[in-house]
Amino acid sequence: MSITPLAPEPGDQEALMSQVAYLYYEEMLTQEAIARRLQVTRWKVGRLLRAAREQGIVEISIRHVDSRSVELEQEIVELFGLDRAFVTGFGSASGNSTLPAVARRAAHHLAALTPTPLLLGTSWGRTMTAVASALPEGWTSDVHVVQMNGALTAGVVEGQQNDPAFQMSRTGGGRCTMLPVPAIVDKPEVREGLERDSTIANVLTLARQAPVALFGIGLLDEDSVLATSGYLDRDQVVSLKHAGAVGDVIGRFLSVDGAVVEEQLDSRTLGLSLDELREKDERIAVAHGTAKVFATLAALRAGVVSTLVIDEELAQALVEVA
Amino acid sequence: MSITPLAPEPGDQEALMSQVAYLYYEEMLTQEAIARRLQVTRWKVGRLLRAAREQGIVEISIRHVDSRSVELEQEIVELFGLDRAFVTGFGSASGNSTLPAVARRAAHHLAALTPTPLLLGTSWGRTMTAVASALPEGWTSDVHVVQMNGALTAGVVEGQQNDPAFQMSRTGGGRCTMLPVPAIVDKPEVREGLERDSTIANVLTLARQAPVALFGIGLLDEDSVLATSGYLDRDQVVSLKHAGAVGDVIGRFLSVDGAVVEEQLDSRTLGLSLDELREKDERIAVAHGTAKVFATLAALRAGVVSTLVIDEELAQALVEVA
DNA sequence: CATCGATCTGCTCATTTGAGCAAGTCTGCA
DNA sequence: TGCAGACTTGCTCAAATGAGCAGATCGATG
Repeated sequence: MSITPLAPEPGDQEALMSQVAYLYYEEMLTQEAIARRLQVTRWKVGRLLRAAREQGIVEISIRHVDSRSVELEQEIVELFGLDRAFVTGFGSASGNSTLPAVARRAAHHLAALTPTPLLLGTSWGRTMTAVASALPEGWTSDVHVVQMNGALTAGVVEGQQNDPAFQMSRTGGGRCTMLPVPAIVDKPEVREGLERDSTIANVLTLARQAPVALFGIGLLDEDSVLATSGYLDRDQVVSLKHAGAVGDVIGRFLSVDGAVVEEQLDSRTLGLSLDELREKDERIAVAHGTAKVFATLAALRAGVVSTLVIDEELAQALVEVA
Repeated sequence: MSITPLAPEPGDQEALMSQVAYLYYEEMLTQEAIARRLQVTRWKVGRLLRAAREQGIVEISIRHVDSRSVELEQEIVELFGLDRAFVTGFGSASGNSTLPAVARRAAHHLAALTPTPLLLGTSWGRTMTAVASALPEGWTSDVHVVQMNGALTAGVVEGQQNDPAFQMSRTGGGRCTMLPVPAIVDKPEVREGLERDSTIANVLTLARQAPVALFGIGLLDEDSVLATSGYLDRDQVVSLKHAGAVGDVIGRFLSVDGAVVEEQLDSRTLGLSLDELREKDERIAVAHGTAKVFATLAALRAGVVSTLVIDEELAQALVEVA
């Protein structure tokens, strides 16, 4: 009929969110009162409020007051010569998994890095998936995420959309480059051949250039992702254990003193080497659960970690064994 | 009977708050779920949550997205050569007072000043009272607040506990020094006498030393605090208006061009002079409402303001008349 | 060791809030 | 123009929440 009475300019919505958030959180009005004042419905106010939190217009920060964790952080930094350590006591309260808390802490650190990394190397696994989903929408802009180790789930090809690298790039408003090859191949020659292939070589070059790496610490175990995704059969797990392996970092198995075990297996593993990893400025390792004490110890001793994000129990255990 | 099963160490409570806050705001659990997990009652969780917000363990910050306000801030800074301007559009939505929003903004700026002022000069009035109550408990530590102008309510002596200066010092964990004399006396000689009195002289010396001043901008009006508290009678208000006065800053009346009017009255006014005020590093003026356009303009032209905190409507009006 | 006041606890109940849904609105495309 | 699909809107109703209160607990004091 006529011209829209109030032109809904772009950004108008944002101003409204900000307004609503102010009235709700600062002036402590009820959503209904805000609705009346701003001439909208109560439900719209509720939705705006949620949107404001999702879009980061409202930010809720919690000061971690847990003297225990803070002490442990300091102790670990000194003990292993790290740049930083984040220890969270949350979640462990009564048998609940500490993964969400640890993942969130890691995500927060990553998002707060300055300057924001334009190129980010990642690994995969349960921990990385959790970190990826803890990153808020728009945690950065125009990031380029690149996988550092082979990530083709043996057999199955789908699931790329759920890959942590992909998810991080999506929420970070950028793109990602996968390393679409098996993590471990049968023969060293196959690895060499693949690495020479230009497509793969380009990815690896990119991964080498990333100044920041984010990775989980894997436990050598029948349940670990490398085992369940079919790269390692039961015999290999046993053999690795015999050789002294306790866990892995980007697919490289380490003994508790931080050395790579089973050179032969290692030479069949595709992706960045630990030496290449060590060259990066910021190397964020994420792990949780006391089961990973020795794997984490190995990673720390291997010198591939500059920032460690773990839960309080693991931190405690780590300090005890060291 | 026996020893308390769980010693409630000091700080334990804080750790619990932090934990609860995490579970509530980050993991989005319901208070009931948190209560179950942490083995406390639902109500306790609610109370901890409130305490956490009050004590600043949980901090909720709102990004002000209001392009209009941001533009106005910039315009005003340039127009009047200020260090900073804060313009808030909140509250003005539909006839509600913008005072709370403006006061909060001012309080926030004050609390965020670095280094935190150890000595702070203040005035009084409705605006200052609002700012004082917007300052959170523990906004700083060990501050010394000193009144810059006479503050004895004519006749009544009580109410010291509600004085903005007192309140600011209480929440800021420090002390305050009042200027317990009338704002305006009958004869210049009385002023001189009082100012020579050592008690008063000491306060004024202290006020002169404060590197930061916080004050409201008064409107010359029958309803203004100076008039209703009995310092100015109707005739004087009329006489001031005739002389061109539009408002006051720490009791000094100004004409719209920023000059002090009625030298005779001014010489009967107790407290810091405008020259002394101008010497301070940080001079925060707070005002709200379009009625104060000319008073604010006068203050700006008088050069006594380095940081201005106002609402959007006043900002708009200010830009228009300038 | 009794008493008083202050604080803390768990509760009832009214208010506040969000999940989920059906109807309405917009947008691109034929 | 007309229509499918995505999105938005206002609603019902159940769940979540906070105000306020009575009893318990603590701690200082005479």
